[in-house]
Amino acid sequence: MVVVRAGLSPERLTRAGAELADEAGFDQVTLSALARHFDVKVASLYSHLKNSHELKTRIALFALEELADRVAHAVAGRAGKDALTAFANAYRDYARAHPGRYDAARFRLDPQTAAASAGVRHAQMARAILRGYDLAEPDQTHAVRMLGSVFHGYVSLEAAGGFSHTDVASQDSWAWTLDSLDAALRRRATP
Amino acid sequence: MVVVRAGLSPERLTRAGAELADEAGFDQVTLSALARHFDVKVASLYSHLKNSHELKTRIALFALEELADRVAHAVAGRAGKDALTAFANAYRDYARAHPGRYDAARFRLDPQTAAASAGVRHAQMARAILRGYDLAEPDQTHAVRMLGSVFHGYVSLEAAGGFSHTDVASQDSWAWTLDSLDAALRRRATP
DNA sequence: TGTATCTGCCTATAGCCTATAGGCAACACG
DNA sequence: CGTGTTGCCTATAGGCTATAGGCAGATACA
Repeated sequence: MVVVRAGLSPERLTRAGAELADEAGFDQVTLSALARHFDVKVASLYSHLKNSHELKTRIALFALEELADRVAHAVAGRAGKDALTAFANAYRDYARAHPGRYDAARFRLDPQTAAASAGVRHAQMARAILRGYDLAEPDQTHAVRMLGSVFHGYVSLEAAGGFSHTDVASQDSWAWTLDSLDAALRRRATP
Repeated sequence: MVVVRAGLSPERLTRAGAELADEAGFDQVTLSALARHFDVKVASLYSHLKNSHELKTRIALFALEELADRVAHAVAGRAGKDALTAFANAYRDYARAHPGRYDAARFRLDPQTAAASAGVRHAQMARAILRGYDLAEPDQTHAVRMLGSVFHGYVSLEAAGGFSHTDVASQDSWAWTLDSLDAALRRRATP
């Protein structure tokens, strides 16, 4: 009987899990499904992962990292509304291209893990965007929260199909929303 | 052997499911848990519900209805920023008081069910709020989407603990955000 | 009040999920 | 070329959804 080892590793499992998430949804990412994918028995996965929670955590960290990279790249060299738009689009584009990973990025991490994750970079980049708007604390924190809310809210409602009832194009509402945010932030600038 | 019937019904199961959702999370609402709660065998529930999807759908419809009632009550007799604030607070207060039901209200319904749900009232009320801002189409649709995004985004990030890293009070950011939205909408008013 | 029907909850079963314990063979290294 | 490590295995158990079929409590009607 010719038996070749599958060559599993936490990294390969995470990668495959992320792809599965995009195809079938983050909640369909199970050890069973992954075992099937690698043509391996479920128990074998436990040599590489403590449990299914670790798998989800790893996918979440991977997605946060990947998304942060894209946002950083999009924002580089831009300022003001230009930077705001690039930031927002990077977010939305990622969620549309990788819905499962985007969901994964919202997976609730325990505080320590979160503190060591790319989530920190996300917060830093949001504050960097706001440099163009001259906001003093606590306004800057308020603005970070508002931006995060709008982007996450829009993207998740859009993904849920909430914007397909009328024939107003979602793209137009998105541009309109970014305009409004830019104006709102400029209005808040410290004199 | 004294055997009394448990007196189950779709309504009682939905109610109990909603309560369980608030206590343990919407994803913890299972037929098993419900059967334990009523001290009944799981199979018995299938006389009242087609399957677990129907249970979740019923809880979702219940939550949408309840939330719409609260919003309607909060908004009644108000206009302009006053109405906007009442609308927003009704939303946020509900999500904080009933996190599981709020999650349930976001459960994805099939189009027919959604069309017959209180979700329709939510959309109508959002448009009613905007009457105070004199927006012509398609701006009104854009505004509905933006408001929905901010409210849902804020509430869900707040619930996920995303706003507890700094010591800026979430309440202040919320008020600041509503101020900004009000200003942004007034700016869009048709001249 | 007796009896027939209906229906609510039951047992039994099966499939899919996570998880643990313990075994054997493929691989890597001296 | 042996020998130890480790990658994947079988076996097992517990929790979840779901279906089929059975019995007894509730109800309705003579």
